[in-house]
Amino acid sequence: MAVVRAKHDRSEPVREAIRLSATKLFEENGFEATGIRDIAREAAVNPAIVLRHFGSKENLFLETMDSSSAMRSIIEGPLEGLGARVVGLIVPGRQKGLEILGATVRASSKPDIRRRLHESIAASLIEPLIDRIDAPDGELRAHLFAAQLLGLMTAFAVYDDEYLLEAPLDGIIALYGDSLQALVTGN
Amino acid sequence: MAVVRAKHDRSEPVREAIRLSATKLFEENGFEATGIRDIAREAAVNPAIVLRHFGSKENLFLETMDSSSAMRSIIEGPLEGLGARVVGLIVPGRQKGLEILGATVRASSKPDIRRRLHESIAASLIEPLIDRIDAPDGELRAHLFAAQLLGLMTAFAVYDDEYLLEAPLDGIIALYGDSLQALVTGN
DNA sequence: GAGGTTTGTAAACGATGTTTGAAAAGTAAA
DNA sequence: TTTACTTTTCAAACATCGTTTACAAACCTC
Repeated sequence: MAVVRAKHDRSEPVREAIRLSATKLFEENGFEATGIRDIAREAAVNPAIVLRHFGSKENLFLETMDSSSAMRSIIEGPLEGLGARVVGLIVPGRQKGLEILGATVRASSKPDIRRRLHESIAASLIEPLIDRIDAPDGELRAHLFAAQLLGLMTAFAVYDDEYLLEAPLDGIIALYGDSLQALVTGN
Repeated sequence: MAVVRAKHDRSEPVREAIRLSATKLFEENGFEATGIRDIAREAAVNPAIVLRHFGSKENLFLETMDSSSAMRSIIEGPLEGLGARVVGLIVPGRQKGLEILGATVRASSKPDIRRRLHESIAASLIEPLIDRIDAPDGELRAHLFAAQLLGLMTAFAVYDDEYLLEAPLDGIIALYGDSLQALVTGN
């Protein structure tokens, strides 16, 4: 009785298995250290069909490693207390978005990946803030907020500042979250 | 007339030519997009002798792309006005150190390069600050100062925030330099 | 000038992302 | 069911990369 739209989705399970393996391996080992043949083996599939379905390794990375939703969710909620809240979201568990961000930054030699990184930050972090900041220089403030936030993310995800990783959260909030907050609501 | 120490420096001119070409190409195109054969061609030299003299492409990168001296010089001078000063040094000309930092960040898939990045930040940025900050939580403040500073650097060197690039310097100093300053001298 | 070390070269090696042709499996119409 | 056509799979080959190797040339030392 009417299989729902089996139009040309015959390969969808394979594609999904590949996406799953790619996500796992890219997150664990990054773009460069993850080979097409590794992904194929993990998905129990022939290396060539990874490329038949996704075109290129770079494109597969773009389809699986997307940090924009994580970024957007980070700045959700009221502007009051945003500084402390984002710091709290970033610091403790090294949430998933951080791994993706780190992998994306390290893969940004590839122009398309660099473009994606730029777009994610602009569309999911900066632009949503611009509309909400009610202060002179709102646009500048949004850009600087993003820069400062990414500074902390970078400390965790690209050079690993183990001191910051083990530092008490309230200290970081008091010193870093407050100046983030000052950017977003006037001084 | 005593040639000075021609001990085993017969190959030094070649090594220097290779270093020069490597520096230029790594800075322009990054680690991954620069091939051993490109460097060799630019230096008018056989590809194999690049590796004979430097061991590996990664090692050549480490010998030529070092951002620690640029970092150390950035935080020189009195603590008063440091926040505004570092922002002024970073923003305008996209000084050379920024290109090197960007290339290093993007090459940090390689464990040795990631380690170098970490060491440069720790030894040339954080540690010199710790000794000079005269406030409670001095160590935490130094680490957060580095994180925030690298946030701005990242905005210029890894995702290219063209808005910040063209923003007036005094606006950035007022909003970003001041909170950097607050980290380094109490609130 | 002979012996030994350093420096240069061409060719090959192994691994990578990717392409290619043909076989296999599926789909649809007769 | 048979036929024709499309989609999916696979093994093999390809181009490029960093690197190694084996050998020749240049140099230094005695």
